[in-house]
Amino acid sequence: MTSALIADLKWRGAFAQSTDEVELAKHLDSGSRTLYIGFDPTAPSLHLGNLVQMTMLRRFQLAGHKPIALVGGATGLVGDPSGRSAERTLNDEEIVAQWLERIRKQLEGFLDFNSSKNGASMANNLDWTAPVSALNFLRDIGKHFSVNQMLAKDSVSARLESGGISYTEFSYQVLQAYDFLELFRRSNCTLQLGGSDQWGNITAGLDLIRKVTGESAYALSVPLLTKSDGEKFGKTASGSIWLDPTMTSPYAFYQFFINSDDRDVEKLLKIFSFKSHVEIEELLESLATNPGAREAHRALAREVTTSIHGADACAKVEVAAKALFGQGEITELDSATLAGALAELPRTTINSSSEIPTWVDLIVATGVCESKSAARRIIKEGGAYLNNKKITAEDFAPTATDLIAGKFLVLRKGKRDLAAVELVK
RNA sequence: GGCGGGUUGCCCGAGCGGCCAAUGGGAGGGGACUGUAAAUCCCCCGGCAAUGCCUUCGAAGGUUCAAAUCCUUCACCCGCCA
Repeated sequence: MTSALIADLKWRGAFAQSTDEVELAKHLDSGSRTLYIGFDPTAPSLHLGNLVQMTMLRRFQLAGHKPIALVGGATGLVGDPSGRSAERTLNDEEIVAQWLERIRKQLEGFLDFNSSKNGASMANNLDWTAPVSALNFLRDIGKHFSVNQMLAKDSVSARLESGGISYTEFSYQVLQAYDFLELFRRSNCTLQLGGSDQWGNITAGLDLIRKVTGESAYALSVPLLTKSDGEKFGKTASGSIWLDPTMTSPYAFYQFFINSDDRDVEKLLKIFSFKSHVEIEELLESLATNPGAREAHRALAREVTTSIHGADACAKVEVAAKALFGQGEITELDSATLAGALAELPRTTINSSSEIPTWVDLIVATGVCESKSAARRIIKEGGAYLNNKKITAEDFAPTATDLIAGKFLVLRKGKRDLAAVELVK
């Protein structure tokens, strides 16, 4: 007996390990099950790493199961030591609460909460953690944990090697285990998913459920995404790729996928795409036979951008990319297309009554270069462009005749870093 | 509690009184080649009003014409002993 869902996850490279696979398959195939994944508010937005987990919830929902997106109002206050070589600094309660609300909205947009038969739901572990007194927690929950086992978890032992761990973070696994127990009791949630770095925390929950209720629950972990060059996935030089459009613009989000290493595209498509296996295979075939066309990259970027930012935003970004990276002269684009494209870029405005600043000052103002030295360096190295024409003078300043459509300048650093300047009255 | 070692730029890691904004590697950036890819090769990589000036080598003081380099105190880490 093999669950089609498990087979699919394996095909996608989304299956790291699970509790007894045969049992899990039976469990999934014999009814609509409730499962959960936790998301801690450690930042104002979720990022691409979290998106992997979010797609997992959706896949299970599409397969007829009931997903619970758990937000960690409690665990976010404590800090997960997993994968961390050093103690986290605690975030203020108000900040965490704010972050949690933003994250909650992001999750809400990604799953179907209205389906009558297997609608998704949202939970916050603060709801059951806050009311419990420390004393009761120690007596009712803590008693089931062996410190010996807790110390053996990778997340803890790694930290014991590298400088230690506070009692606070040490307790994290207990809190997460308690979450699983509560969801098991309240919602008959029998399965927890998570990144493979969460395995230790997840199994802590399985043990707790068994000890307290005598029943068994299930677990499945997803491999952490890595890039072919060994770098962390979803990070760029300037930081994480966030789902919040004010933190990572839809344009930058789309470009992230377009610029993916060819070797990563198969992995990314399989993890993020909800296309059929056949469609994905076709895209990969195209990638293999005609890599220059980058059809797979485009399909990937379009699908993910659409699912996070919506079809309209994605369409705008695609038009912008085509306009800005296309063959034609940028100065010949019609002004509506140009204005639309430039709206997606990092930008700055200048006042029409004053003189136009130098290229160096402008590019720094857009944030594309961090300092004037860096900007001058780019000019010296031959990577500076105005309206797609290379500039070579370090003190170059655009003039009124360089304005496109009377009010735009397109700055470029290197091959693909674009920024816009708009003249305003 | 005692003794010894350490804390260097985004990361790792040299330097151990002037030649140090600080060797080397990685990451990152630009160029060439391509496909807004990879690999490869070349170059760059603290800032600024820039033949100079300012900030940087755990923190604060001090010695010196001159300190990342010496001294003192503090903080944290790592060993060995108790």
